[in-house]
Amino acid sequence: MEKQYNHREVEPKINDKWKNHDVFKGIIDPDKKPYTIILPPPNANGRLHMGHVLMCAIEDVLIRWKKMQGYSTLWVPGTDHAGFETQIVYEKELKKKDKSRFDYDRNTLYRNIWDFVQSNKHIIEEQIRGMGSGLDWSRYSFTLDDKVIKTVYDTFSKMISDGLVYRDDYIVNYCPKCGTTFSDLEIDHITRKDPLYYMKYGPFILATVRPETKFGDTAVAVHPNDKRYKEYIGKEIEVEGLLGTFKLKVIGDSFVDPEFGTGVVKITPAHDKNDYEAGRRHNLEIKSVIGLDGRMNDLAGPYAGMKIMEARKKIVEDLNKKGLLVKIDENYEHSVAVCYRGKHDIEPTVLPNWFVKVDPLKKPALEAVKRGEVKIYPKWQEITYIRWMEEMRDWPISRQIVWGIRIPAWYNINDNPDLIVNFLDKNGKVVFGKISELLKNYSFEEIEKGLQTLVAPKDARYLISEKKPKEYCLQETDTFDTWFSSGHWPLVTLGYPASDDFRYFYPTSVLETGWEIIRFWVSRMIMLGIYLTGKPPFKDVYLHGLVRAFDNKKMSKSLGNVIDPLEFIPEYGADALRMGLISGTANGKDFAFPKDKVIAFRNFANKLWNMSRFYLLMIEEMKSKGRDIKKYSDLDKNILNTDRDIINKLSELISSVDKALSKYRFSEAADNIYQFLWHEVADRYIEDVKNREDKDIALSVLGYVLRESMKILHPFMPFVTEAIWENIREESDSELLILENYPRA
RNA sequence: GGGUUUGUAGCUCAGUUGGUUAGAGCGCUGCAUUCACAUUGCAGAGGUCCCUGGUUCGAUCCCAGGCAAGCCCACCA
Repeated sequence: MEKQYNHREVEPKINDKWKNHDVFKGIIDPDKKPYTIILPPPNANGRLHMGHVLMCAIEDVLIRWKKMQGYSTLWVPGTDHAGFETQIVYEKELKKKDKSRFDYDRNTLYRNIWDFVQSNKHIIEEQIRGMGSGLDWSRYSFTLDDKVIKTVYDTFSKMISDGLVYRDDYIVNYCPKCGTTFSDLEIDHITRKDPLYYMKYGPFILATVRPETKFGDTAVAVHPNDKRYKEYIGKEIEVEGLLGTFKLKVIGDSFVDPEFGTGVVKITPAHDKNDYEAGRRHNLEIKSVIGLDGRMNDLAGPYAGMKIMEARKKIVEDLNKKGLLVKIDENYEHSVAVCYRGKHDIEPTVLPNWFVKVDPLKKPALEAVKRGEVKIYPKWQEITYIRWMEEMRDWPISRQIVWGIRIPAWYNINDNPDLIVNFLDKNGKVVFGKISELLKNYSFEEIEKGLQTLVAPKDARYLISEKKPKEYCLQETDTFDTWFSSGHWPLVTLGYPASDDFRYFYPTSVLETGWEIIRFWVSRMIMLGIYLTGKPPFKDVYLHGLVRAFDNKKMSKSLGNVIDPLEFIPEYGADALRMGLISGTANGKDFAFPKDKVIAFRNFANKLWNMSRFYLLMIEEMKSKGRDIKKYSDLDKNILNTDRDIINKLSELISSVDKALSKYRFSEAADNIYQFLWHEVADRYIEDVKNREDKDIALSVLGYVLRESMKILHPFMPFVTEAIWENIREESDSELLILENYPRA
């Protein structure tokens, strides 16, 4: 054995050893209890970050611990297509080539992103393997595998026949100039001066930058505690407008800032995100007054057909003439949303989207947690879940992006003349408009081939089909929300609905993930798991805290404070990094990257190495003197109190680790092991052994303590313990430490 | 602005179901060094447990208010 533990040399060797023995292959064994974890799939296109390291470390502890306890364990790896995030990354690549997504038809764009991701996904896979994670790679899945798409389509069909799917308006960031929607991340906010118009509005005066949306107003809101207006709340007011007098309800909603303007806000749910939300809270009608071409529609009466700014100008003039305009604040500075592509003003617009009714799904999902059928650790996170489930509203499952599972709905163009489509014509130019109009100048084939996006009216007729059902049909261009497909993850990775794996390994034992996706992911998996199988997909949920940067802020590229695990693994070893992170947090709270602990555990690995080296050297010495070391099991009762003491402490350790691990208290277990090995075994017992006359007995005890300790520590620091095991195991022991039995409490 | 969490040693974090001397790692100070390990050993210093009130025989822990910070969500008609 070398004088110093060399993780750089040892870790890859040990990793190969596990791989060659195929120790982590999940085996269906009716005589054993299954223990299953599904790895939350990292972005296939991403790189390993500290969160992944912590996640893999914790799950690996559980898997190795349970495996050594005799369970038939399975830990399933996979990667995520990460819809939106990846599409953005890909579009940045396009930008380098001076291209954008608008230069491609939908099918080509999808294929290109597919190739891009395929060429990158080996990176994250290799990085996860390098961590020593005991995953069964023969069961690897990708979130766009055929089996995933098939299951998602089946669920969608089932939901449709159960009456859970409907199409309704949903507010999106729409750019009338580009003729397309943008995600929140593709929106820039710029500060700009615009006139703020104060206008008479029934009994009120209110301030607005956008008088042209007045025709879409369906309520007026004030703050519920605003004394000036309290008496109006719940009543109807009569408003004199440019198109005559109309009636509106006054609502009280705390999103209104009483300090701003006059403290009264007009609510236009169709053209403002806040108003849309308020509209949903108060069940208000949604009245769209601006079309997808960026012009006022028929509801705007004489202003119909005008562009937004044109209409605004005219409306202000007319308001003034009618004496409805009180004053104009020309110096009003506010932030305006513009699209990243051309810096055009975003027009928040309601477009038909696909929704899932969540009431029938969320009730059993909420009950499962309340009844303790699914237990959440740490317990205080349960509140996040329960509150979210109680507040959860219907789920918009469609996304206006390409990179994802395309919704299997088809629109027959003859039934739906009002379909609005964007496509590349044969000259590569983007054309958009109503299909019935476009067909006058373009063939269906040209439109179909160059199709980029389509918007089907709310009441459009559609067919659900995996393949094109008949001629003259265009497929919905929206994709499913990633959480809709990843909500099936525990099912699809295990071969739902009919496979031996599924029957044996489902439901899984624990879902381990960062707390930040409890709302998005955990809740959806529970809902869909119960909906499809009648059982929640896991018994326990363990939520770890987020690893923050040294400045205690969230790591982000823009802050430049990202700590890259790939710098730490070569320097300190995967064992030390894993263990450092695990002991950095005890209760699931976020924590700053504990570099000190990583160093401490690097030193610890070396300490362990030298403890066993000492043991082996002493044995050599004894042998050279012709003295035998007895087997521990053959020792008579003549051991000393110091021996008994260390044996007792070992068994105390075993039970405290067992207790801590079964409550997911990883750092407590880790620290106890550290304290025992370093301060009890090394500092006291080994120092004592040096002076013992009966070294044969002492070394026998030491050997036993070391071997048992390696087993206890193995789930936490698998590499160094396995490497030491090679040297200190006895003839009758398993060749691999991971195949040994975990000490029983 | 809304929600939520946190505030314990120089730093990163445990802990206290309220009760004598509040813990770990790192850092710091002093000593040791052919003895498995300097990625070492031994000894030690260092804390009004954020502030102010309340409950209590007793509060760092429970309650209220304040201050500060982090995170999530909105970014304002």
